[in-house]
Amino acid sequence: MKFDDFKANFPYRGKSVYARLFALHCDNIKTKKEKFAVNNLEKIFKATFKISSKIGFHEMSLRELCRETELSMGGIYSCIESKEMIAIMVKDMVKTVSSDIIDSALGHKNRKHALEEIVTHHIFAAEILHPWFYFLYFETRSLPSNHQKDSKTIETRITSALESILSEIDSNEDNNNNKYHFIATMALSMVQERYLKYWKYKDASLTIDNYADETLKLIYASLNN
Amino acid sequence: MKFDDFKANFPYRGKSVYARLFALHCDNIKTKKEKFAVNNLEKIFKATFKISSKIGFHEMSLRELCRETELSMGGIYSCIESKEMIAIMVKDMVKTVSSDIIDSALGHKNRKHALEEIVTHHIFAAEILHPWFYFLYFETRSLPSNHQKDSKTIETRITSALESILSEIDSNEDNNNNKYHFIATMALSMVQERYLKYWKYKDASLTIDNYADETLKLIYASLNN
DNA sequence: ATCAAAAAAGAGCGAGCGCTCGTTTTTGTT
DNA sequence: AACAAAAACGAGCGCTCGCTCTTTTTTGAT
Repeated sequence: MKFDDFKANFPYRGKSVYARLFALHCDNIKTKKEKFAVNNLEKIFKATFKISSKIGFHEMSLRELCRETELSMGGIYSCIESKEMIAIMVKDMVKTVSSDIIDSALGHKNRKHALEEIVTHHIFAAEILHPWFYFLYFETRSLPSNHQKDSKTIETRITSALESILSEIDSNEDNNNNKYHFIATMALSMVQERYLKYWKYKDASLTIDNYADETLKLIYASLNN
Repeated sequence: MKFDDFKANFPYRGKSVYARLFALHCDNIKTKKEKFAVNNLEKIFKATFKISSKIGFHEMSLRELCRETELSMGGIYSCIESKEMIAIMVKDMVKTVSSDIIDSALGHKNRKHALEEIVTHHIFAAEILHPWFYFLYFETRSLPSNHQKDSKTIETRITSALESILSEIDSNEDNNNNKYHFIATMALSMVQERYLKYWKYKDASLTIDNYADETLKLIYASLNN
């Protein structure tokens, strides 16, 4: 599947992302009308990503966030419970998206399709939700410890899903135990490389579709080697 | 070269790391006697790595650092210029080590040896100086912007060195422009994967020598594919 | 044992933090 | 146009931050 097809069917895009956030957290959000809340959540998250990508989440003060969102302190606190909760909400969003991808891929009978879907869909999803994935990677340590664990589980699930599919696909019998784990690790590394060093790919000489293809080729080359 | 051989000849180990730091910064360190300064620098950096690996450098308060080092505020400030300077000193150390590796490797006539040396020596150096490399990756954003740039240059130098050697080695003529860059990127990713997710390799079922070998195999498999 | 110099100590400073809450402005129904 | 409810505002609270500076303790040559 190409990126454009994926994007067309991807439910977490634009305003709908913030509408989902509101639906999940409306009990703890003082602003009751969706219209207002969604609009401000968008401002808050976009500003958070902008500021903390440069200086880090903890270094971002709420006064800076006020300036960037053009909201007042009170306006911000009507839409979020606490500064910390912003980071937790990002984690939950990424977790949901990643789980959806894995669950859907694991349903395929054709194991090569399943493998390719996990890899490419993660690359594509992280392209669309780039600031979310990037933020979580660097700010996992800012989370309270139970949420930190939760964040690490996201990675673990991807790696083990890949690992087990790789062992099913491989025709070679004389494999050592580490082989699939190593390849799975490398695959996840390449998924992350793309969204962690996003600026390197801005010039578009390597499109996102090319990137996904190259990554898959790398996986198969390592399997057969 | 195996890890043990590398380690035996690696000049940045144990106390000598802190002695080098003192030599570089003694003009700005109030503590004049090397014996005292080196001893405290060791405490300060070890504590910094311990605390900020869990919660991040900015979240680490100097009072926490006092507790962990068992030094007073004044004691700490006799040995460092400022909190920020701790992070800058880490960056400079990693930069020095990485530059040494690249400069030395580029001297080899045999380009395959040069390639392998850049990769394995980085893996080995990051094993020995693990907290330093780990810290710099996650705290680059805490640095003042000129030092941030400097930190990114470290990565760029590694990637371009690898890229140019790969293009010299490759016998295949019909290569596209991106091929070597992509493989170089992947190689660096694998170097970083090892020190960023250090805990995954603690059980030692995959030794550091094995890891380096597997990474090289991956590089050659991608080249010939 | 003495004593000057160096190191270590830690209370205190101003600044800025996350967050609250009484007030003002906007909204949308009548 | 009037008006209640919701949203937005922002000064101010208690607190912790990085850092300084005076005082006390340790060091090591004599």
